[in-house]
Amino acid sequence: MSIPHHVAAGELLSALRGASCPSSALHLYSLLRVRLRPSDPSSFASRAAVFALKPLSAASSLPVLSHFHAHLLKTNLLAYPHVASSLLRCYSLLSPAVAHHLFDQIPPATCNLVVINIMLASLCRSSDLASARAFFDDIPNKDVISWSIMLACYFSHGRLADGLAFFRTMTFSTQLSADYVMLVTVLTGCASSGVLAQSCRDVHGYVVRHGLSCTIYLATALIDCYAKAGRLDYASHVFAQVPSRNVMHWTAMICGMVTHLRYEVAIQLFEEMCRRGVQPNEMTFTAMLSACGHAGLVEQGKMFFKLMVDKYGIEPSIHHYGCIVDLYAKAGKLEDAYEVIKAMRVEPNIVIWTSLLAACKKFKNFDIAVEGMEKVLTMEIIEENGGLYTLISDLYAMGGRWEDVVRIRRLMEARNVMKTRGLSSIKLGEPQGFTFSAIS
DNA sequence: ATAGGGTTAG
Repeated sequence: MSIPHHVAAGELLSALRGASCPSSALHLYSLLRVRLRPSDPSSFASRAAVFALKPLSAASSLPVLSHFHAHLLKTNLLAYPHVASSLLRCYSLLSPAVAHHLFDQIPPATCNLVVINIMLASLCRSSDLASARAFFDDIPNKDVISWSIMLACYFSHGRLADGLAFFRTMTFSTQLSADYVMLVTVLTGCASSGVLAQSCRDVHGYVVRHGLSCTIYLATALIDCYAKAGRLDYASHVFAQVPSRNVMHWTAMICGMVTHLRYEVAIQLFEEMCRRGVQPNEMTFTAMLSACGHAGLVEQGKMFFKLMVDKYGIEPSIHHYGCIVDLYAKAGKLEDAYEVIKAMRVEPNIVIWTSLLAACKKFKNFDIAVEGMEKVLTMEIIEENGGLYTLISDLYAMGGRWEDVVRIRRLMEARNVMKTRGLSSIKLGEPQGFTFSAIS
């Protein structure tokens, strides 16, 4: 890439702001540095550094970041709070240990709440809940972002009820009130575990009462939450109210339909979405393939897969392969399923093998099962699923391979696996004490 | 006007 000399520094800065890959960002940054004049305001240089750091957080490597870090020290740009916090965030995503070490060296005078919240988020990602909570408790002037980070941490550890209690603590014992980002966190927490529609309605009501703008994130989370709570009518209502629907809204709505077995509606929504010029993404296609699998629509599923690859140029992920293998397997097309597995560009996971093996048992095909069975036995995840041993043992019995049946039995004993009996659970009422409306 | 938290699959 070459940039002509007449391009102004301001234009380079805008280009840098939109850069998403580390190498092009660093390239633009170095061009910009060369063009800087002593008369330029110093804030200009610090903004450039912040923009350059953004893409470094995702796909970059530690040596690249250290190199940039050294440059920031030499140029004294690290003295800018925005630059320092951006750098810390990059480190926290690449190496939590380095970020922690850096954090300890920050003098108290420069250590503002932004830096502390970055550190809290880093702990939430890399440490246990108790350590994160201890750090949170020591923060002097927590803001709504500190509380949001901690709340998300409870949810990511599967502690829904504790998270909701924590949320209520904020609303009752501080002056802070939830902003829309925090409400998105609340909604996703609710959606992740057997939520009742009332919780979504509480959040929804709060949004309306407080005149919070229903952002893309918030509308998506509401649609998803209502759908997961079994209220497709409310979900559709929110969906219909969104002024300009984007791919997230459509996908959330489609997934809701698929979850509730409304496969034809899901397909209709997909078609309408395309008609309106909204481009489906990889998750939209996962939903479509899953719909076809459950509805037994083999030809339509193949069509979606082809459409995804040929027209939209989406590289199939493990999820897509999982759906398409399951689609063939459930339809008894074991050869086709096996062929997909052989041709996959990603390593097949236990879910994919299991769906093939289950179909092999159902359709009594021992030969296609053999490779998958041995593959599965080498995978570690099997410890959690005793039923898989039984499936494999049944398949060997079906093939008359009694010595292998004995081998599997011994393996089960050696690995101390119990056959999982049928388990079912039912949620009664709301997760404890979630009375959102109390904070109106 | 450049820093921190958030969305859709299973």
